[in-house]
Amino acid sequence: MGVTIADNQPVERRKKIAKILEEKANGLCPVHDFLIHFANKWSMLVVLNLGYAGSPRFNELKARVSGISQRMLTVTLRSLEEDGLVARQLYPEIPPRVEYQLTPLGKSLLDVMMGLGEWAAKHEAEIAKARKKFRGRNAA
Amino acid sequence: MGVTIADNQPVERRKKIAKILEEKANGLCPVHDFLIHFANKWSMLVVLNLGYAGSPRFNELKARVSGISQRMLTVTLRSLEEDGLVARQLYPEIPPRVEYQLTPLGKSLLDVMMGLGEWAAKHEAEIAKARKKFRGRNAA
DNA sequence: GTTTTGAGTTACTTTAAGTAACCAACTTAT
DNA sequence: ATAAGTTGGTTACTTAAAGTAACTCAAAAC
Repeated sequence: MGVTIADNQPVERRKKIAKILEEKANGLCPVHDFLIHFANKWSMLVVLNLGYAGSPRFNELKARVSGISQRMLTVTLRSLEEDGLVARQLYPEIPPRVEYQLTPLGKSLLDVMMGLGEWAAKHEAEIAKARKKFRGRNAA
Repeated sequence: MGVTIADNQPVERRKKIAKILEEKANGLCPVHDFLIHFANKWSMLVVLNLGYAGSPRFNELKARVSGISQRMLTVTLRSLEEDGLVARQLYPEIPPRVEYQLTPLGKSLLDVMMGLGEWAAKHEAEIAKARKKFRGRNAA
């Protein structure tokens, strides 16, 4: 039995992704490695909000990213900085002033992330409907 | 002080995302809500692999998604099913046979996810470099 | 009658996320 | 002069999520 390619989407592109994903067999799949770091709500929401906000300061960003705690914002920003997605600019005044912004790499990721954001906004209702249906089925 | 829009990217698109993200103030941001469910490595890797694999059975999928445990695959698939992204087809034989595939909604998300996958593959080296640099700086 | 099979559970451990209090060091208000 | 407020964190602690390993079901093959 050969490998099955799912229908009705650009096949070439799929093959490309497939090849990338298969490198995981050798333990070096870049998608896997990246998602392990980056695939969490705060990283994604921070990148999305940074894309909009320009160069916000720590507390501006905290206010913007709804529900995030001070600790998780620090942790998330350090992680994004580590991956080269976010630049941290410290002005050693007192009280301290720190500005965050996307690096060029971060901005290139933002373009992709906006696609995700738009998708989520567009299909909100459909997802809500599916959840309701699922819960109905599994209530019994 | 007005709202700052970051430079050199399509501004209209940003405004759109910004508007969506700001709904969070009312506690109903669809992007936020969706990411809280979906933004984790296993959900994303499962969708990506399902896009490639067609209609794999449980253990095929488990073999494909490197590093995932039986429990996490079950949990992840249930969550994706709940959101209407994945369809589960049970054939009540013994031993049981179960096939999973992306729904049309899941396929539409796959297109966006492939963008993320391609981005990760493309910028792998740049990220690795940034991480090295970061660790160098923070070793002291 | 013991083993195997596929798709899960269940019980338990470890890691990550969330909460809340605290800090440094300088400015402004009392 | 002392007290309070400022920003961008840290530290200690609690809860929730992820990871690990053993177990289940019912029939089929050995």
